[in-house]
Amino acid sequence: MTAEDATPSARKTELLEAAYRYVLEHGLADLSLRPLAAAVGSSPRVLLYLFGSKHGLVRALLARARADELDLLDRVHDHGAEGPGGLVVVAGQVWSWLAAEEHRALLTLWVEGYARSLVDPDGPWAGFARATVQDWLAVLAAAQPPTERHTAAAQAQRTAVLAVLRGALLDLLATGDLERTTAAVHQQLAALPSHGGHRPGTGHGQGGTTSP
Amino acid sequence: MTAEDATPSARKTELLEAAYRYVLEHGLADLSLRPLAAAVGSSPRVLLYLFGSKHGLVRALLARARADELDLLDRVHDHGAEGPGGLVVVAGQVWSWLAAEEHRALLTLWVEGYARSLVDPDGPWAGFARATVQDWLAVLAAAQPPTERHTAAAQAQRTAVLAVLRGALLDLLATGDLERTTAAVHQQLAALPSHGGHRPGTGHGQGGTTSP
DNA sequence: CCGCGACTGACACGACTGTTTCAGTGAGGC
DNA sequence: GCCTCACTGAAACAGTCGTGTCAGTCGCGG
Repeated sequence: MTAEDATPSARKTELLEAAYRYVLEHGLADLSLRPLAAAVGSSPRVLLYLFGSKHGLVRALLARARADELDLLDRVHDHGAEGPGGLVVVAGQVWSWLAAEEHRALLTLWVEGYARSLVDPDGPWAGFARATVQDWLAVLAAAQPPTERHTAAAQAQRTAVLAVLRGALLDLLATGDLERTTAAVHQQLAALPSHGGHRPGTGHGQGGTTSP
Repeated sequence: MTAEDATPSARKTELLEAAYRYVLEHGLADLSLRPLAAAVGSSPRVLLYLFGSKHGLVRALLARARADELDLLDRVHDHGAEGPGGLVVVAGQVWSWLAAEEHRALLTLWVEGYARSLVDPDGPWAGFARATVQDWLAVLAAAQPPTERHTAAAQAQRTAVLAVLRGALLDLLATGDLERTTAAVHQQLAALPSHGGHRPGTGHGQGGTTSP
């Protein structure tokens, strides 16, 4: 059995967590079983036993990374104000999470998985890119007024917000220029065609504190 | 000699071109000399002789891809109108290029190189991400009024435009949804805080013809 | 003709890949 | 005591990787 149950064994989750930390540092692209096993205090034999194959291991790691991401999305979803301007507030919260120093490794991993999933749709990362687009769009949609979130304009709007966030993220990951990218995001969010004419202040996230 | 002269031999450019086409199809991540050599009608021995090492080959391929990109940027730079609204016009032109079906492979390769350059700053792709950010920002800056392009607001603005373009590109590459992403880009460009109050029409690029 | 430089083929080297085979551990339930 | 089951170690498998070695084939200028 490949031990892919709904209730993974304690050892399996323990090793997955260690492997996840390892991958956050070293990336997925040239992941190799022997160095990984050595780093997490195990052996290739055990990893293969627990995850069935390297394919399975990578899928588990990707799922683990996505769990971190979905965790943020859920938290935003709870705190997220609906109604006009809600989209801007949520986007601002998301950006302050994306911009946080301690999430760089995760987000770099995210970009890596995204790229691989574009190039090689048969690998373990198959569908990863498309899945995350939908995840994020869904959260942004939840921040829009329920009465109009189904319109084409609202769809274009959340697509645009997602684009700004991810484009700025790419920039930030490459240059590390937090100030410039944050200014760009805030400027673009402030310029959003807000249907209710309700302009939220741009200063709320400048300092970078995530929680209220 | 590694044949890294300013005037590469005919055979070298010929093989580079063939390898470039191969890489556009198969990606850079798991590029291997033997399959590549077989595909381009050569041998690993020759590739190594001409490019010195795999490292050199990949660098040459990345430079080749960047040349394609800079080609676009130069063309846009020539046609680009300066003054207020020029940024929007240029961004619209760039998007219609990015969105074109025949550039998908190149842009996927671009994302791949970008991701690798983030993860592993010592590989052949070192500095690739940072370099492309600067390339694009420079072109967008050239489309801004010379008197104000040095201001922080102008910098934030072109950073924002770049973010929209690249974020929408990520979305497009993953979902293939040309309509939604294009609508988002046009909407976001139209919403730009245009300093002259000069709103350019959004309809000019809707059909998607690049050249005038 | 001769030699020189660009290019190429065949092959082997050592290192590394994911995966398998065989042989065990040790703890918990009967 | 014993049996089962989750887990583990050592070693080997067949394969691919980038690279190096030795040799050879062209065309072209002297």
